[in-house]
Amino acid sequence: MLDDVDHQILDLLKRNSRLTYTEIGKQINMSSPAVKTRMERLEDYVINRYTVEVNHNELNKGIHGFVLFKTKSCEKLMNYCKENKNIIDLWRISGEYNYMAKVICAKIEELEQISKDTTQYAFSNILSILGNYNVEEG
Amino acid sequence: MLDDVDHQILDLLKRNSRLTYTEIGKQINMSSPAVKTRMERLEDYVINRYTVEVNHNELNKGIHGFVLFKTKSCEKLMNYCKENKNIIDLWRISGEYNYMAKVICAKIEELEQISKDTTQYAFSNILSILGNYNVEEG
DNA sequence: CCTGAAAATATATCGCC
DNA sequence: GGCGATATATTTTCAGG
Repeated sequence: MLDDVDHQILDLLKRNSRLTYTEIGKQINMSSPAVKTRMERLEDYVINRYTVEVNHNELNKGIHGFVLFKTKSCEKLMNYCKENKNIIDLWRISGEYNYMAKVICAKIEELEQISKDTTQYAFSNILSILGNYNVEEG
Repeated sequence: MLDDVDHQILDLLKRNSRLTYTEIGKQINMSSPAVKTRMERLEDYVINRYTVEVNHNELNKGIHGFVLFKTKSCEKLMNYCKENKNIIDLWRISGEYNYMAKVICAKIEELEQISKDTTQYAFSNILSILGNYNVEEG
């Protein structure tokens, strides 16, 4: 299980995963080899990957949305979502719809195209993202 | 604008944001000072933050879901979502509902509690996440 | 599990192209 | 914009508690 120090390290890495062992150590009063050992253990169990959050608007990907799907052709839909480079997340969900995809694209037509592409085997419903609020601490 | 080298760097950082300048340089045939300069420019415009993706199941946060809200008390709802530590994302959306929150928690009761907490000013609908498919390349 | 020391790597700066 | 050289900083390894 994780102790308080592990959580402190994860919190620091969440804010900036490029912090050096030395810098993390300074902030939590621990030597850099000890930080390294802790992080290696976290990497085995808890850390999926160190990654980067990009500003999609700056990348000319200003259209964001969710697409809800109701389908019985699960494999077909999953394969489609894997192929479509604008779809960055896919969840199996409970309720009236059984899948939801997150879409990041340049033009509204690309978002609408997803419904057209899947119309033969899935009923879909587009939720455009009009705003994104930071609710996480840190 | 971003050129091909910038995209290569972002792709590498997306997979592992702790890569050293030296290692990135090796993979794209560029010197480490040049990689550093590029990354500093990316940090100004395109990179929001370097972060870490954690395995929530390992952290005893195995219940994942979305909550759709229909409300006229936007400020009230936003403040509630900021206070609730299980809510990690909040979007303004188009359609029948006007907000959607992403929730990561330990027990199903915590997910259901959100509907109860907001019932006086928002109508809500819970979509439990039953599975999460990796559709991103890399 | 942690620290401190020391060798091996990486970063940061800068002159030059 | 990028490269090579070099001074500074960090990482890595390991002996010792």
